[in-house]
Amino acid sequence: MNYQIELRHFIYFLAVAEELHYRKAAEKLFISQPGLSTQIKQMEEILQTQLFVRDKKKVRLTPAGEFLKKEVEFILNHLDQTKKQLKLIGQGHMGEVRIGFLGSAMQNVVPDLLVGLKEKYPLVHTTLEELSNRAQINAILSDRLDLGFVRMSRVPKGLEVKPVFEDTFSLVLPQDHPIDLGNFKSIDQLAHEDFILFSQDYSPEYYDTVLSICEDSGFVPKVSHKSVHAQTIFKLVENKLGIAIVPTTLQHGFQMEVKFIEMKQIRQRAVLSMVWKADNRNPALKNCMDLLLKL
Amino acid sequence: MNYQIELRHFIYFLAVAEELHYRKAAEKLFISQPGLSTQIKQMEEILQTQLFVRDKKKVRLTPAGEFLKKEVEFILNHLDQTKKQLKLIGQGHMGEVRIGFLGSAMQNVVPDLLVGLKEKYPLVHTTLEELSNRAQINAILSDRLDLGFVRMSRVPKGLEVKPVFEDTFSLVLPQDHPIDLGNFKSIDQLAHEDFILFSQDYSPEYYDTVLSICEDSGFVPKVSHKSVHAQTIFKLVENKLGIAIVPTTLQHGFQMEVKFIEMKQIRQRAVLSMVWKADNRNPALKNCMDLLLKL
DNA sequence: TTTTGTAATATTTAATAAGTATGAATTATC
DNA sequence: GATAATTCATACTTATTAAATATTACAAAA
Repeated sequence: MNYQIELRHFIYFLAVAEELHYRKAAEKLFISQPGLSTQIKQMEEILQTQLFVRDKKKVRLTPAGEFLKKEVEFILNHLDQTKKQLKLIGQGHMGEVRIGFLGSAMQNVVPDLLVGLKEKYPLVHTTLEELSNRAQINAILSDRLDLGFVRMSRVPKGLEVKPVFEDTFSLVLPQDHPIDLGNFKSIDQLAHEDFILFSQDYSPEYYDTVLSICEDSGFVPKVSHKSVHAQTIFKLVENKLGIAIVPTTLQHGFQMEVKFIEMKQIRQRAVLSMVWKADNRNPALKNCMDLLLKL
Repeated sequence: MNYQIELRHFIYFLAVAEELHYRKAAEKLFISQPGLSTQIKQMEEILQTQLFVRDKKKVRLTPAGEFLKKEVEFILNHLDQTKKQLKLIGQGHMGEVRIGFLGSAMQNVVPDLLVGLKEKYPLVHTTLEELSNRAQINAILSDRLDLGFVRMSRVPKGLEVKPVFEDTFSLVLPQDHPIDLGNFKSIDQLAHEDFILFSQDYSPEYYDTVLSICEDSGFVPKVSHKSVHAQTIFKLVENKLGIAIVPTTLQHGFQMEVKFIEMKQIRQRAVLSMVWKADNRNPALKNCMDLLLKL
């Protein structure tokens, strides 16, 4: 008496509404005709509304039945779509990946990832945010980001980190600087210069690495300026306010009047890593990372 | 194994998704916690998608679960709305009534009905069509109309008819005609005049009735013109091309230079009836007719 | 009239939701 | 650290109910 309407009722109703014939509808549904009769009758009782007129030979829809037919079609279609999407999301083919990155990752890794994602999982949506190393770590810990691109090898507990791109460092000099590819031998030729670097706050490991490069050549650099923007650093170099040491890929993507001297011979590398929460359950994230490791 | 998702699952899912706590959700649903557990698990199996993460103390939604939650909320809300509307339609508080009428019903009966309907059932929509008696009958038989307003007492099998308004007949004379309210005694004073009547085709019973009025006074009228439009009839009278006998209520609603002499003393009456199909299941029609009988 | 085809009942059977009891695992509390 | 309390999951049983079979009632067609 006090039942609840179920999707089963809707599927049965739709079959009868389409066939306007209980036996045929029952056959289509692979159930018996009496079963269908009782279910439709129950449905009418639950909804307290007559849906069909059965006048001893013909079955027709009432106006209420006509109305319900349209609604049921809509609901069942929507449900089908929902089930498909749900499965996609569950398999990580759809959904949202929230990505944070250092500006220097925008030269190759992040664009490549986005292109690959777009190609392989066109329904996966991404949000991008340029953030410092620390800000990314915090965002990931508090579940505001799924994936970060940072330059650090040690991360807090609960996070995982994996290198995705290794880059050489390059010297950045004003165009008319006496040192060039031809006469450059070692960084100690520039020991007396003012250095312009990315801020320690923004990327501590980068900063430490640059210091270690100089240390290897036996000097401590005089750091005259610090910035969080590559653009700013290049502009300062262009205006002869100092020289810089940056990851080599940064030579692309900026319009500037400076020269790059790649230092392949030194041991240090600029390592870009991805970071994520170990227990992140976003299925799209997994695909995203798998894709990255293939790049 | 091979079950089908049901609305019950959605309701259970939503409770758990809201509470993020099986026991509390089960209490809210008035079922046992193990039952809820198994139902949610079954749901995940049917959808082949994990919806919750239970890490031994906390219950959280997966991204797929988050997605489904929004969709389930939408579907259940939509369903509630549909159920409400369906009940309204089933009770005839909503829907459409297709009404046909003779032009002469537009003076009082039909407008009163429309006003009453608008007031009591504001969600019932009406469509109106001015048609001859015969056209209305045919339209009702072929289910193109729900309700007709005709001047006839006998209708084909399967239809029902019921008088809704009884009107006297009036003589329609040119303004300067020698006969007026003061000196009018009987229709036989006008036996020699040309008569202008509604066409036989348009309203056979009216035509017969008018003839019987004359017959009672012992003459056969000379019918010079016939029309289906009251407006035309009045215009012809105005131009002294003849006199007319029409239902009295037609004196309202037209701008014309004619005089009406109501013939209360004769036995004939202009009866307007409603007609409908006996097995019409439009619930709005029933309300419509109930309303009419109260007017 | 008989035959055929329709939907509705009556009754039984099978499926399954939901209940009880219990266990494993974790956190809270002393 | 041990104990208690709380979590969700599992095993098993019961109660509910969907659905099957068999049948009836009715109408239209042959």
